[in-house]
Amino acid sequence: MVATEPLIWHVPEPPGRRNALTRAEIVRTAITIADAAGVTGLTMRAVADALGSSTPMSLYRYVRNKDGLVDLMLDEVSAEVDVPAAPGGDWVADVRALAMSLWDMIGRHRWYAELVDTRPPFGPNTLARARFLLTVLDTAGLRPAVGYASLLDNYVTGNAMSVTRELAMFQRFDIHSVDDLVAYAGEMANDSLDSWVLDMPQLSSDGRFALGLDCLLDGFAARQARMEP
Amino acid sequence: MVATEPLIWHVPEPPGRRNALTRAEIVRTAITIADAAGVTGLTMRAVADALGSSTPMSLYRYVRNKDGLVDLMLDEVSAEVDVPAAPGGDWVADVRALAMSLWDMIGRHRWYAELVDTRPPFGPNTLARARFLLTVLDTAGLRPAVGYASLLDNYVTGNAMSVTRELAMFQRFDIHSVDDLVAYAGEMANDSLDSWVLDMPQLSSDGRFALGLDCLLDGFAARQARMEP
DNA sequence: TCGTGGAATGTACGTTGTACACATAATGTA
DNA sequence: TACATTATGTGTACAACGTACATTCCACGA
Repeated sequence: MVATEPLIWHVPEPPGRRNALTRAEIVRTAITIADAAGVTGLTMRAVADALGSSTPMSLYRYVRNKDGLVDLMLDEVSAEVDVPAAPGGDWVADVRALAMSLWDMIGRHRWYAELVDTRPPFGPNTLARARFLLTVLDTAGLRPAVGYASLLDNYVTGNAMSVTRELAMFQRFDIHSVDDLVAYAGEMANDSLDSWVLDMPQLSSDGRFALGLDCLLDGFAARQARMEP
Repeated sequence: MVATEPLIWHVPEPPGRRNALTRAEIVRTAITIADAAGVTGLTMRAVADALGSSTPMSLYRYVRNKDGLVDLMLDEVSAEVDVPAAPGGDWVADVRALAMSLWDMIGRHRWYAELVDTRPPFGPNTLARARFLLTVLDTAGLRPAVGYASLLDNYVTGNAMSVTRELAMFQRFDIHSVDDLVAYAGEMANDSLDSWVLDMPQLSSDGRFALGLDCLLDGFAARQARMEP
């Protein structure tokens, strides 16, 4: 029952002295870099360079290792997700708003979707959001709440990843307009998705996200109605 | 409109000579390694070692680079997914069976979920599955079909990733039984998910997957009914 | 039998994360 | 004020990764 290495949350930040670095500063810088350069651009050296007079090794006192830094980054941006103090009356609205807020946050920090599933989700902000979601679902009678909650989270991050990947693919093949997409689909006619791809721009990524979210919530509602009529 | 580097599918396998390697052999070996050692154990050196008298560089003639190898691996295991020759009458049953088959395949190749979203999905087997799914959804009146299809795929792979991560976490914290889990939840009482985690084993991962799938399909059915009554 | 070209290999480079030893600067104490 | 202590930053170095390049090897057609 002993973790081979403690998570960063259980390792207190070392006391700072004048001019010393801080976790907050390191994390903020790392987030800026990841926002701009993506997940591949996020290296310890890049973070150290951006901090000015620092070598990579300076960071390790504060964040233990790169996983620790990533943990802190993930939780830091999780704070941008609006978590109401208390559930409103309508559980569908509550869940929907929470998912939307998470989606918006990921839109600002695309790397989040790629990294969140690589680390255990035990940061304070992440836990606060999870607790709220679980409360709402549980009082709605959707049990086990963890099951429904993980369905929702997976949906949001999964969708974000797919959109990110799609975007990267468009860039890769120099697709900037619908016309480009049509031409490209023609090029791959033999073994491609044929004419279906052409429907893709019909729905914006935000629209697609909302559609799927509503589908999922429909299913939730059906299960709830079936439980306590 | 020109790809910076062609995908492996557009690069024909070089002709072999006696005792020469083949793509199929390399891919098969790589899959075996990834099955056993996970995505971190999958290195070019490991594959070359497993092939016996080979250095990493031998592989590059056949697979171009590691991305090419991963593309081939992903498509190879995609062949294990049952794709019917033609749609049956019931679109819900068709979609459900396809998703289940994909889920089962990922259960045998856990690395799939972690890698599938890192590469463009243009392998022949992948495309065959996509085409079938799109046909079923489109004839069911769920349009744009690509939207619904991506919702489904994301759901399956997203759920697989979450289960994989969960499993890894249990291993990491030496959790082997429900009792262990309870004890662990107690340890993290202060900032943890409190009592909710305890509900987790109530539903097997397969059960949770089926639940979410049915929720999603409920939503699909509701949209379809609304469209063509 | 020998030359030729395709196939395999060996060497080496740039990057990554990060361990370890050392230098430095700030602080507590005398 | 002066020194010892210790927190803090830096430099060097290493293993592992993907893979470019040059070289060696070997099977085949002549």
